[in-house]
Amino acid sequence: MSRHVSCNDCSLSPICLPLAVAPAQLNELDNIIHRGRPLRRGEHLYRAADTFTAVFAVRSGALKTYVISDEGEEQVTGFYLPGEIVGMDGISTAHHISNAKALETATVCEIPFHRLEELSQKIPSLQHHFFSLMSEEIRADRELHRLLSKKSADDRVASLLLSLSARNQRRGLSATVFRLPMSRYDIANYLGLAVETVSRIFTRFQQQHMLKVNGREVEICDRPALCGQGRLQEEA
Amino acid sequence: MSRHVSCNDCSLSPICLPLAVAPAQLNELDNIIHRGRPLRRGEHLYRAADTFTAVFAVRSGALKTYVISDEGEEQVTGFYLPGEIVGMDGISTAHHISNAKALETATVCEIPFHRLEELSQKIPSLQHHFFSLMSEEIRADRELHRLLSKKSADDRVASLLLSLSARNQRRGLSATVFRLPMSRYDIANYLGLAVETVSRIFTRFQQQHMLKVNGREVEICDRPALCGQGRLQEEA
DNA sequence: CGCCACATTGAAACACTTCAAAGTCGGTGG
DNA sequence: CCACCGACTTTGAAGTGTTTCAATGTGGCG
Repeated sequence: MSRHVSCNDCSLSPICLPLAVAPAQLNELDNIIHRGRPLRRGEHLYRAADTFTAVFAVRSGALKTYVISDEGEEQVTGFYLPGEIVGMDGISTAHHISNAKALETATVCEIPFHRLEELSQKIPSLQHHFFSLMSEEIRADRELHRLLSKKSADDRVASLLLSLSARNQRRGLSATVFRLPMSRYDIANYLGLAVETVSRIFTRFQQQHMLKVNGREVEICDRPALCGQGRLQEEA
Repeated sequence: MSRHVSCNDCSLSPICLPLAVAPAQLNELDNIIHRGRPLRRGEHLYRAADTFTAVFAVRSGALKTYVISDEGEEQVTGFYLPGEIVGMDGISTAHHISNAKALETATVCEIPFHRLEELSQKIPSLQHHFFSLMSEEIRADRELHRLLSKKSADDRVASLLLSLSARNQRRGLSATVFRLPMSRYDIANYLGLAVETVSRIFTRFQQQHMLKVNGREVEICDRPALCGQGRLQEEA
């Protein structure tokens, strides 16, 4: 995969920023985007307190964002798959407030934020799309809030699986068979559970024939049952 | 309080949208804003599935937002105090995804969204401020996520109190003595706890001389102790 | 005054965590 | 090529914070 795929040629463009931009203007957007070298598993895209200069579109692979609390504990705040935009939480503070780390080999498109703002001044649909993206992120956070409040651990795990499934489907991939890019630890941390709990739930779901799990490979066998377990579709 | 206070004269302007707008341009913003009649306690500002046409700046009183899950359960997703903007979660879907209800008599400024977008095209600082507001909302949601994951109920309650305190202070009011605009039920629901748990924590905090509570009147007596209990400062 | 919604308190139940140990997978070097 | 190491995952048993159930208390308002 070349480092210089243009937005025109990118298979993700229907779900990424270009969505909002008319073909005639796509070059302008294309020109401000930097394609960096791939990140290896474990590498950071940015760290908390880095000055905020850009948002990033995930092109391949997967990332997680996390913060470290004052007590030194990690809190995973999100997972980002191809086509999704990461780094929008830094706009208000001028520096990033979370860390973004590659869960596996990943490539991203870097979109300098002040250039994006300039361009948004000229292209109303781009401004709207970006407002919309952020609004979507807020919506997803609300959904997550609901999930974490409505205690049941089963619901949480089911919801995450369904969310990943939906996001996979959006990229034109299978909604039933896929690979989890993150560890059990990350899942547990994200959902506010103990690793052991997540593990137990995976085995139980399997015993109930809702799921086939083999390490990070997952197959959803009984989607209705999984849905009944807990709702949630998204995460921007 | 007149229904026609202009942004110029509004005491909240330093923490609201006008912040971003030069005096010369303030009239333009001012002109697109509708000041509606006050909402009474329990009245809705908007409901889920209403078409999204505007965001709202709270001028006085307080609101809560909530969603109703498929099982019919309410989930409180946020509290909004004077100077704060509510309704931004509807942008991406063209209709509101939550309900906004007055916790007490409240007045709001309605800001038609497409007009705001138009104006943002002309006033870069307004566009930036609005991006920033949304980013701040995301940041606050992340913090809430951390709070709900890091289980302890004590931490959650302490954090909410500190958040309300900080937001009070931002408006130039007391950071130590204030009135909770929401019921114990709302607090519990928002924090993912049972009402009884919240109640018990309030009494315990009082026994530990961290707090004085009398119904909805609160006085923070030992802020460091409360901080030690759990971090979190915000909520946009 | 008495009703109703809201708030507090106590006791029992339970879901999830914590602690402990064993199992699995992938990679590296002998 | 196989053995071993470390990181991750699974499983079991005991502990605990929070919920649930039930009852009593309180305050505002017709």
